Amino acid sequence: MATIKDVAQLAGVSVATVSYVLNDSMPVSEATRNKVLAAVAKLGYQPHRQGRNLQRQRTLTIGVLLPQANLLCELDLATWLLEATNAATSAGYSLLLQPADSQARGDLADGWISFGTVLDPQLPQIWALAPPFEQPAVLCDAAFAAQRAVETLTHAGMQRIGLITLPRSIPGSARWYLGYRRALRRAGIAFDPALVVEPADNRFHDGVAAYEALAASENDYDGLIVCGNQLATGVVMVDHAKVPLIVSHSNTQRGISGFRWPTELWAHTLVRKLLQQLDGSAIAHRTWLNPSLVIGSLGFKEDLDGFNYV
Amino acid sequence: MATIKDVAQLAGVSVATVSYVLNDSMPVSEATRNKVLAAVAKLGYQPHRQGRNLQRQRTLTIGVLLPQANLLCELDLATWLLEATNAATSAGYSLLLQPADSQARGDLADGWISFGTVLDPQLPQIWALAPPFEQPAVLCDAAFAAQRAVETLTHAGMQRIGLITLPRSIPGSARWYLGYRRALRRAGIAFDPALVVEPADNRFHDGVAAYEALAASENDYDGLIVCGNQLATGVVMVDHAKVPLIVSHSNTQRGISGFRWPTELWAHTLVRKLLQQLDGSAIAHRTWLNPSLVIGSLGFKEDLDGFNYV
DNA sequence: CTCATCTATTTAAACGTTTAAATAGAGTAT
DNA sequence: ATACTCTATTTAAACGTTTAAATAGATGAG
Repeated sequence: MATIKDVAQLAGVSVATVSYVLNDSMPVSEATRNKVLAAVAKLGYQPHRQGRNLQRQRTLTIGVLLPQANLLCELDLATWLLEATNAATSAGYSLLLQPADSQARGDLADGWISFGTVLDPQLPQIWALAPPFEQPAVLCDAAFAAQRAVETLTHAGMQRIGLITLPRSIPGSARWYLGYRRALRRAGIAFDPALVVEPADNRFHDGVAAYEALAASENDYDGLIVCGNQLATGVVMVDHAKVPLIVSHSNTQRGISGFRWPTELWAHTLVRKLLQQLDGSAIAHRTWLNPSLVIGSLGFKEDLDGFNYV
Repeated sequence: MATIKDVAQLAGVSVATVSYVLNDSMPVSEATRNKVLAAVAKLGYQPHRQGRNLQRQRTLTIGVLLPQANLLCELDLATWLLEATNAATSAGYSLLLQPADSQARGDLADGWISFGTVLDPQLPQIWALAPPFEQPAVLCDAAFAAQRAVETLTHAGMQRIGLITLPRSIPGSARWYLGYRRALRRAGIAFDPALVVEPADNRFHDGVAAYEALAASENDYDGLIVCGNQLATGVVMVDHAKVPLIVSHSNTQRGISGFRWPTELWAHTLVRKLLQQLDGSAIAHRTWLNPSLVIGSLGFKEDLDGFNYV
């Protein structure tokens, strides 16, 4: 690997001059600039990150604290990471993965993305899921989704809408409930706690159990909202869309109505926000993104004809 | 952040001694060792990666070339990355994400994990999916899976077994076909090309199309193997397990028989292999891992009673 | 012609480590 | 006592950059 010294030697100038050309941090005459650039091109020189960082005290790296396994199922993490990587790379940064439970190595990255664990409150960081109050975050609004779901069902004439929530151990689960309550209130429909079931955990058989609990309670309901990918898989297995159904994520079960989470936009926005923060710019403390409802072919499509569900 | 100088000063020794204690690269008397360790503990000192790397010419980082989106669906990449991160972290390494199509920055990592793109043949790297011939790799054996699937069906008395392959654009797709052919040959069953359908692409509606093509061809079949997660989702939607069905991945569609890919083991093994290679140890050029068949509750469980399918 | 001013360039220190080489100090054999 | 060996420790160079400070060279004013 060619170093800056090699470039300097080949161009017949000092290393400082090369550095000045490459970062244009000092005026350099046209003639020497050309000599330097020619040498750079000839040697295929690329500055050595480690060396540069040592001096600049910047790692040009963004750390990601990988969430626990049980969070993963509610988030297309692979797509998320791919998009975040793209965003970081195009800004000259790299993404570094770190298990959330490892002890903090704060100096490995300039900033951190967190899905659920505080690294060290001192370090620059940004959240992607249900942050502690003080931390900046870019979030997808589950309350909005829940509200849209309820509105869609009530617009189609339903009045008793069941809700299978996420278990409260999942960060942000409360917001589904919040949106549900809010939409009911706005629609002037009385809240009936018997229509809400919280599953024990987030696995597919918990969805089955929750669904059966709802069915066994002899509470009649004419529409159902299921929060959570895994849960919904279970519910769909048992229910076969007997009542109009809206699930939290549209991506796995086709035919069922559900929400498209703006994963790419989410990752992109978050990375750029973090980079702005690192640049010292003031950033909005909270940025909310809205999922969009995708009506599937199964269930109640005919009931919704003429309803603008974009 | 405390530096090694601070530690040296506090302990009343030279920086070299501190370094020798921390890496035990030179003998140090018990007394000074204790002084140093006390100082380290008191200051909460952790060596600065950049500085260390600069000297050692090691980044202590493993790069991951993130695969294209259409590969992702056949691989639980989130779990894979989490496990790889754990393995790397416990060896003192970090994982660095890089888009496969970005121009190579080889010096960012000591070694590279590749899912489908060659970074630079010179760089130390290891493959996780269908490598070029010369590259070392740790792979999950789809041929083994296909063979197990065929065996399972023939053991249950089936003779005409349909195969919906992966599109050949997917790396490694040929191995499904290979295993299928091999198992048929061993079972003494004639190969009928009419029972094999290659879908146009890897999306769920391609599965639907492939299934319908097979059904329309009026070829009777008594068992079906579907390679690919997305494809299987489509097939299951249409078929509802009319014939005994085995799909490539067991994780999303429960009730259906399918394979459990040893994702955690896979990631772990691959990372350790790469680290061995970086240490200069000779490593096996190919390591094969076998997926295991999980028989679901739907379909032909009763036909398999008494058959040892572990 | 001298001095000041400005610009382009170089020198050298610094960042936080590791490590080869030098040194100090203790013990041992002569 | 002297020289030698061995061990524990320090000194200083090196890794690849950036950048403050120094310097050289040109231009212009007096």
